[in-house]
Amino acid sequence: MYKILKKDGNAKRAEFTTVHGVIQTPVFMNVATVAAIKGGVSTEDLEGIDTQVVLSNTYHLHLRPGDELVYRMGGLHKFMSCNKPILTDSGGFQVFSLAKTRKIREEGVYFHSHIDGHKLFMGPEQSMRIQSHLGSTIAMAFDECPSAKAEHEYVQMSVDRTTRWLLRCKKEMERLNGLEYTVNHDQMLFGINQGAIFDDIRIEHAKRISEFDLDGYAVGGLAVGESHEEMYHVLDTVVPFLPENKPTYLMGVGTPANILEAVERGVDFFDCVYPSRNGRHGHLYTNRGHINILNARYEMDDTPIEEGCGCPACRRYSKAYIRHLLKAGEMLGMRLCVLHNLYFYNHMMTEIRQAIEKGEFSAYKKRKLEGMLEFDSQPVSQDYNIARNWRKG
RNA sequence: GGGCAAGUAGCGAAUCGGCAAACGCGACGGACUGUAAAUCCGUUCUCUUCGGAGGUAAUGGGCUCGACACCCAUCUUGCCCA
Repeated sequence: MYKILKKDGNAKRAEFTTVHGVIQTPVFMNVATVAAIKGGVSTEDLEGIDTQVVLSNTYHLHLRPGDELVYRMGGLHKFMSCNKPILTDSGGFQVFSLAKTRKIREEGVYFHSHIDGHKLFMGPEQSMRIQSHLGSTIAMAFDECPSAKAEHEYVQMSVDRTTRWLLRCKKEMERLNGLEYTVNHDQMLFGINQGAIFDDIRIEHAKRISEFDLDGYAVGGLAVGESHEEMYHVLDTVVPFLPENKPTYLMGVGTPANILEAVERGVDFFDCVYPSRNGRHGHLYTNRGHINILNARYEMDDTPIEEGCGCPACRRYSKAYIRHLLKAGEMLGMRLCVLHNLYFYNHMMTEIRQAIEKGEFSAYKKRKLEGMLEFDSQPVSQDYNIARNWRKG
């Protein structure tokens, strides 16, 4: 059940009730593709960093360890010892990202395992069965994600097929939810809007999938090569055509700025690999913009990544130490960086919800965006100069 | 004191008489949007107007059309023997 608590412009503060708990939106979902947040972040760690929802992946878990195995182990929640809501992506995006050898047909997609190259087939029914085995809180429809550069004619054809696939997904999910030994009888299904950057296709598709009475609606196929302006334009165009009494999910997005812009346009759910992947690579988010902690300027910086940050890394460790850990290839370095970034994202969502409740979202967004631009004009730190001079003798 | 071996980029090295420094590491910088990502890309002797220009094989000499390579001496380092 989706209940809007407060509207502030188009920004919405809502609650989404699931069998695994109530999700406070807007929300960021923490990406755990293979039932693990990369960088050594455990289910237990999620408790301390403001997280609500975990996202995992149908395709990856089907390959390894196998959805049948997860089913036998009692479902994904039990398997990874996580009682939070879990959303599973359908594998549709892997059809896009593993594009080299795929063949897309009406029945589904033929492609090859990225692990050992063996032949695979996945269609709407297969995706639903895998997700049902996993027993996730929310299953995503199996879709095709056309490239941002695809021609209008191709996108139209692709989107029409995605609509037909959605009908098959819905039927199969209803059947699976009714089976006696299903892990989660209340598994929800979100549909996915596609249409690249073509307004007519986006709107037509949004109208058609809105008739399916699904549990939520996602906007897919963005942040795949188009400009930010094009992405925001698509949101301006399509969100008004999605059901207002259901949550809206912008898939795979994005930067903190992307999220703020999308919340302003009425989006409730987000997910992105940025905080975890960038964290592993030393790219850290702060309220004054991002830093690359591997830069030499931080080698003797004894301040935390961000002063006043409540994450486990900032509460205890300096940039100099964390930089050393990353340089030395120590797991702890990545772990602390990922924890910091995830906290930054999830905590920003908390702030967003508070701002909407107060009717101050617009001011909050402006302040946040301006703050994040600050970094570019920051002078090189004093510590860095001291370190340089000391090195020179 | 004697014998043997080795000295090439910050480090490890390739070059085995014919464009020195490939390749790896380290260092420095960058990228990453429903994770084929603990990954990938660029730079890393000097100068440069980014088109290029110049320099270097421990040191000095020699043989040779041509030497990092072969010879001699010196220095340094390692190992062995006294």
